[in-house]
Amino acid sequence: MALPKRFPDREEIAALRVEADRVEPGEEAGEPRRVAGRVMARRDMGKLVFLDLVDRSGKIQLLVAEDRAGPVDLDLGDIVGATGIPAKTRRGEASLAVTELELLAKIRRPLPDTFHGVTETETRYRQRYLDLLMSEESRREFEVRARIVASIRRYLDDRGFVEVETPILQPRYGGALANPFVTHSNELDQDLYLRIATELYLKRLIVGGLERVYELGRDFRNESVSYKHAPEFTMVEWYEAYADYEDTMRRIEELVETAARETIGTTKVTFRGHEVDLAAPWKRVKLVEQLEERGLWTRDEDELRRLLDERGVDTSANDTWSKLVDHALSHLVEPDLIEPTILHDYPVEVSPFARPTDDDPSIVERFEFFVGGMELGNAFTEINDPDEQAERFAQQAADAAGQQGDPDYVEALAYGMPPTGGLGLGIDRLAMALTGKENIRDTILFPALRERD
RNA sequence: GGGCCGUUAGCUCAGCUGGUAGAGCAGGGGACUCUUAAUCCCAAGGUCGCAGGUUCGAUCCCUGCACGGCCCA
Repeated sequence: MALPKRFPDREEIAALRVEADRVEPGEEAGEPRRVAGRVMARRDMGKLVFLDLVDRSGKIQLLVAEDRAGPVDLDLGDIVGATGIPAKTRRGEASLAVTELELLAKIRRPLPDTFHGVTETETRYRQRYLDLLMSEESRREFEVRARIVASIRRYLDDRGFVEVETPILQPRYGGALANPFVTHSNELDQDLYLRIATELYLKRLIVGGLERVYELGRDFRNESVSYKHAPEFTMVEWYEAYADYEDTMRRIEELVETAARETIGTTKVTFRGHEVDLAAPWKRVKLVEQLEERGLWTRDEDELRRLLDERGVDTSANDTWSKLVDHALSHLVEPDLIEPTILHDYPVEVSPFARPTDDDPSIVERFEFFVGGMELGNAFTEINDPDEQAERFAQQAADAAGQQGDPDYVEALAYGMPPTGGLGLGIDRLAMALTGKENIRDTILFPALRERD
């Protein structure tokens, strides 16, 4: 026999629970209610069966007496619709005294251990549906992530930013230093790259007069994976005309604080073993001073290499001064940036899109921001002079592993781009901080894994 | 890429010095009208990740491979 195709007039279990909580122990009261969900526990007393019914909002006990609702022919994990009267058991458990129980979908494979759930990390990632259906905590964490995304969109929308969609398949990749995934268009007969950043397209839109734009979506980087790196990850980038990096600092502080309050109701989180407060204002420190404090600031490549070697840092893969600086930063500065910290004023060599500071042309208006010793994002006062941008691309090209240039982007700048502040924020990493997860894969529903067999 | 650890029933885990594997939960059968990981009785459930090697005999020791985790690069 065919199972029902719908179960109308259902309400959330949480709402029913509020109703049932008002009932006196051992009584039932009120109008008939209908709820639906998955049966996650069964305590069979013969002609009286207790079921735990779970939906996205919560859990409630079903009180199923055979003389009212008929025999209970169900397995753990079945999806059912129940009609009944709000009730409370003699021991005070909020329940639904069931008058009718309908099977809506049958489980055909046994449910995992209902007490321990699925603990094996690999199974949780490969069969995320099992993780979700067994773990209310896991469901809650992914709801938090969804609310973070919604909160960020709301923040930017409310302040006049236009959400746009730019190419994911790009004939030329750029906007960050990373290896791309390559694919091919049969129709265009050309190779295309999956974007590593949205940066260069979004700034073309600033040239076009959109003034405040953002894109929230997936970027792809064909590189090693780690607790904070995934091959596809979600980033929001925004660009704001007539703003500089200090305006942008204030905006990111406010946005993260707002997102925290709206999604987890507080700005205090425990992340990577530290209790931190995400409320604005954040600490602001200069990169050069941080390196100086650690005795690591020098423009001389050989000397910097020697200083790092002395500290036991393996610099064999770093063939330029800028890579050594990057290595010093990630290994000897970043781990100390526990409280939310804006690290600003970067060497020009590592920052091809940022304008110089007023008092030192070798230092540019760029900042990265960190929580719990992990980078959350990156921002600049954007270069809007085409000649200066072309020069930076040329410097990068001279560096073997630098970014490829983008003449079309330089041409766009030649039509005039207002002064602009831009920023990129890693959504997965922000979700890590707000849910207290230590691995980026725990914030991604279906993380990339090697195919099996 | 390197080091360490893991892989045993659908799930969670035991398995001694090498002698052909066991529990709980789930699933099957039965008892029970106030249970809360309900309880009780019965029966069933296995390519011990894969492939080799050593051995009379390997879940166990050795080698390789696969997948995963943590750390390092």
